[in-house]
Amino acid sequence: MAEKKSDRTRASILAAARERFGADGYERATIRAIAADAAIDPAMVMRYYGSKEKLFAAAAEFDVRLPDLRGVPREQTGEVLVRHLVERWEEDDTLRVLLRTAVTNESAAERMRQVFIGQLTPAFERAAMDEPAVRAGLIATQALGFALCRYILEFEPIVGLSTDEAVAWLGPTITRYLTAPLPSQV
Amino acid sequence: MAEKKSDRTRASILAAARERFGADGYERATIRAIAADAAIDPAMVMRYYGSKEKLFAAAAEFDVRLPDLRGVPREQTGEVLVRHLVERWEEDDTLRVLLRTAVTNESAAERMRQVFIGQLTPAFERAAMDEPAVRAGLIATQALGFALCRYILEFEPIVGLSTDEAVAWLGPTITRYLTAPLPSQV
DNA sequence: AGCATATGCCAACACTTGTTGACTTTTGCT
DNA sequence: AGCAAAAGTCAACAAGTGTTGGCATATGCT
Repeated sequence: MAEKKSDRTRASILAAARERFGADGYERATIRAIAADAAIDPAMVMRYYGSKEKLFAAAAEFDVRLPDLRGVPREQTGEVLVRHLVERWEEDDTLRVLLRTAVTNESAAERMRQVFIGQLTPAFERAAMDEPAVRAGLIATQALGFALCRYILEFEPIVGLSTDEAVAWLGPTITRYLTAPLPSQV
Repeated sequence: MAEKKSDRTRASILAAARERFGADGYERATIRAIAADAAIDPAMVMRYYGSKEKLFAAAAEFDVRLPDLRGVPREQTGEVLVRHLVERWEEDDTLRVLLRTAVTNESAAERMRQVFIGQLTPAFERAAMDEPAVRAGLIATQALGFALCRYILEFEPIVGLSTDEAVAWLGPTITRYLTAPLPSQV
């Protein structure tokens, strides 16, 4: 009896929650709508997850799973990183949930910071780069901007790009943010 | 009597609305809160703007006012464009309103598309570029991603950049999106 | 001054939200 | 079969939302 009945409804609630949060954002995704999608009573959502805030926390739980960049030659790091991020983004809508909600929900924004600054910066620090935080931030601007335009705002020219095209365009940008010397201050 | 009493309250409502929409997003910015900020009765907001949706439309009304890029040498177009956008963004919170709400509000998203795809693409078309829409889209990813990280998510390393530093980092990226040949398809 | 109009305030409406508690049904064990 | 716990249902709550109409006040014109 590894699989109890409750586990399945628990999971279906979570799936419905991810869908709704990802499509509508935190405020407009109502408990009632999520419950309806999961074909379940709204009270069940409360019983299983305690509150909307906690349900959201469960739905937005995720990990970037950065690839190991140590063996990759300098000039290809951007490509590898972009490809990883894009593929990660396509396969899992948790990131979309996070992006859509981070804009109005402070705790989601904090998690976004943790992921993109908190996880990238130390990785670059280990590689003995100067200003690792700035480089991590710049990479975040391009990566998140791409995700925003592709998945949230749905700009047609960006939606139409294949993974390979996206990698070819964005890769060199990321590589430059990673390797270029600091601009001389003015 | 060019300046009537009602014009002032009209304006103060609009200012309060911009502030609230920009800080909280569409759903969480309530008419009551906006009215309180403007030291006015909520019913006044309705009398002057008809509905929340119409008030939002008025608050998000704006124009990028693209600079004339024709005299600028190719290699500097990115810098000029970035500097213009950053300065535009700093001076006026309408853009922040739009960015924060576009994520959950379809009509705001549509306006964002109009601005970044609809205004940039024809400008590049006139310059006889290949794939002007893709180039406009790519520029939008970097510009919006920067704005997102700087003004909405408030990533410290990005918030800390001066305008000149931002231009130095992002300029070459934009220039490349503007001038690089299309990547060979795979 | 007197009056019409513009401006503002108050209280209430209909509705939706997250959340709760009491009640019924199903499940699994002995 | 009998029973306790789990799982699910139902109706209601308190709070907050956009929105409306009626009533008071101030303003400007003659």
